[in-house]
Amino acid sequence: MKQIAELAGVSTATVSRALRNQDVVDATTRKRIMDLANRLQYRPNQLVHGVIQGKIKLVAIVVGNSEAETTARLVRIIQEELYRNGFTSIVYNTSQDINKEIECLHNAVEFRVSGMIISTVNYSAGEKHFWELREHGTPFVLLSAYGETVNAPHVHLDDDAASQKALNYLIDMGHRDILMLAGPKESWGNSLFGSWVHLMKQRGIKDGAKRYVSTLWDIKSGYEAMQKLLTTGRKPTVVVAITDDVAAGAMQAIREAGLGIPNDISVMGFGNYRIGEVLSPRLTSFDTGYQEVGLKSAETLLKMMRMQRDEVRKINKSQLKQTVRGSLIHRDSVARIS
Amino acid sequence: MKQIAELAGVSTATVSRALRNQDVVDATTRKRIMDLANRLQYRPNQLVHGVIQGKIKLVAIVVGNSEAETTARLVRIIQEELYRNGFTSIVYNTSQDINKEIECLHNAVEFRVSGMIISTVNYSAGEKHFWELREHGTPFVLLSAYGETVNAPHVHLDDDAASQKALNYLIDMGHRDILMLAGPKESWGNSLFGSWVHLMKQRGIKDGAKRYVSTLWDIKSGYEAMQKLLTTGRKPTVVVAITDDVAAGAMQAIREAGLGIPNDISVMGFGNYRIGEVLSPRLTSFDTGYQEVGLKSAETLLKMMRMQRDEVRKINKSQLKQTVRGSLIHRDSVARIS
DNA sequence: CACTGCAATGTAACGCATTACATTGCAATT
DNA sequence: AATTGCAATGTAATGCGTTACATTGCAGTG
Repeated sequence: MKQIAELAGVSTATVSRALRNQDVVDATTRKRIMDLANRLQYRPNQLVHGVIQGKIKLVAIVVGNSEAETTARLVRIIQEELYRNGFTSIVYNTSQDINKEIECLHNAVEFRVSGMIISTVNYSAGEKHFWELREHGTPFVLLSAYGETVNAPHVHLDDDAASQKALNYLIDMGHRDILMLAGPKESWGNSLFGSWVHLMKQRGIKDGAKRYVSTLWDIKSGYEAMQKLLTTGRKPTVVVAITDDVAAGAMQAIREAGLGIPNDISVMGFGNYRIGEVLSPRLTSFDTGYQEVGLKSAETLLKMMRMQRDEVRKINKSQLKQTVRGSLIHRDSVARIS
Repeated sequence: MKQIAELAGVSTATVSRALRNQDVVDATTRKRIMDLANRLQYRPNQLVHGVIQGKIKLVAIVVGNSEAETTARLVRIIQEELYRNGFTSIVYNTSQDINKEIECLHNAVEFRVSGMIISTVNYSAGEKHFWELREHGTPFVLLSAYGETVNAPHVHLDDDAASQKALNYLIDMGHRDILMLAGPKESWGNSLFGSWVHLMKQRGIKDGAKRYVSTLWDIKSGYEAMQKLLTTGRKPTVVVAITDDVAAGAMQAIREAGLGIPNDISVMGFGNYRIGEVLSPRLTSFDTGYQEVGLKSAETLLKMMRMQRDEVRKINKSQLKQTVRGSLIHRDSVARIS
């Protein structure tokens, strides 16, 4: 900038005014400065701007695993929406580790980001590390995937509704013996299946609780769990998996055991991954509405980032909650039975 | 910091020294300062540090579409490696648009990132916008996916080698009538299949050039292309798809046409997506070595970021090139024919 | 006791763009 | 011609952590 100022024969103040397009600067002078800025490939230093403003046009997106299909989609949607509004974004991976999550938040604070969108690992353990953000007045939006009610603005995936829809569908299709490939045991309480025992009881299925099987989130783990179950356990009429990947693995195992889908065993997944479309049979799944979650969270954050710090502080302490309900994707892997 | 200094009864200089752990600071004083910093939840302002250093501990990763499976994997690997070394990263999506790419680079420069890893859209068109980076001495590593030789450090996916391996495999399996679902027409020159016509001729297959079919990169597009071909065209002995997604779509169409895989038609994909493992039959594919590309590019960039500016400038002008060769993933979707 | 040496700490400049306030200088008015 | 007014531009402070250089003060030496 100094260089431009010298070459244009003006002070840096004038250069600044000319480039920021505000204030009154003589048209001739402005043009001269603009031309020089182009020729010299001048790029304003956002860091300085950040120091002055106390924050920079950068947003932190904190997720467990940005590689997972639904998350990647979610992140991309958020990023696009933010970018359209002039914000660049950093993506942090916590690997579902609460300590790493805290570390990431600290890192983001050090960069003085303007806001954060956080898919936190664990709400009960986690409330504490949000205090700092609240006090500081940093806008943030939580993505609550598993039904907790958090004391901060959040976009909530209503899986009670989702669970009910999915389970009712299965029961209506005549299924009573439902096997759940339910993800890691630690997450059961929080997971989509958390309320199913209760729901099943309501609809007259008594031993539902006994049919939870622990898995990870990936194809292989679904395959192994299903294989083990088919050799040692009682064959269910339908298998429901915590992700479409797990479902895909289970389908593989079922096929290899010489059983037909959905005639011998029905399969249903969660997440509406692309994979579901090309499995044979095509996988019936539940779209958890990530797209909508992404859009809503980005919009909310943008709104908050336009506010004053103390206004934000108030909102951060509220329970501003938006709910997204998923929808069932009817395909071919669930049969009606009598 | 001022607050800490006051409460500790020292100057900000001492606080700075104590926190940065360097220099000699009295043990008692240091402890007092550290305690206060913790209590007050002091977070150093990286932006200021960035202004002073002229760069910030942030790296730009520029890709076409971070949502695509291979890209998401690549990005994740790079991010982890960088994070381990104290660098946070911004992910930019160019949507394969050269103008957006340029815009992203400018944006990254404005944030004074310490380095960039760029999977550029188009090398021939693109050389120009790297000049600025070169002159400025910003370290960057290009990911050249399609064989161009770029005048800058880059990690190169050797798809001539890959192509040959893949094609030779198919021919060795007895296939002579090879259909290519080749991605968008604009990319053919750059794509894995670019050299196939030539290679096929060498191995005595003459009308190879006629069997290119234009698709996108996704499942649906593979499905539609294959469906159309099966109703109107000559049935090949093997279909090779530019991505595993396209291959998955093609398989769906083949199945629906009442044909068996691989007995009636063999199918091979590129990318080694997770999906390949659970298709039936399991998809034979070609792993393009993205993991290695990620690791190598991150390592190279880290090395460059440790250098002096003029040292970097020299390297930027070099053709420092590392090559990664993919490997064939043998599974069940390609049959040997006589 | 005066003096040297050095550990500990302080003072102030720096980086860069912004902006409140100050100054310049020309045109319009009387 | 003197004065007012205002557009155009300049000057200098600001934000905040770092660091070169300056200062303090005490222990050790002669």
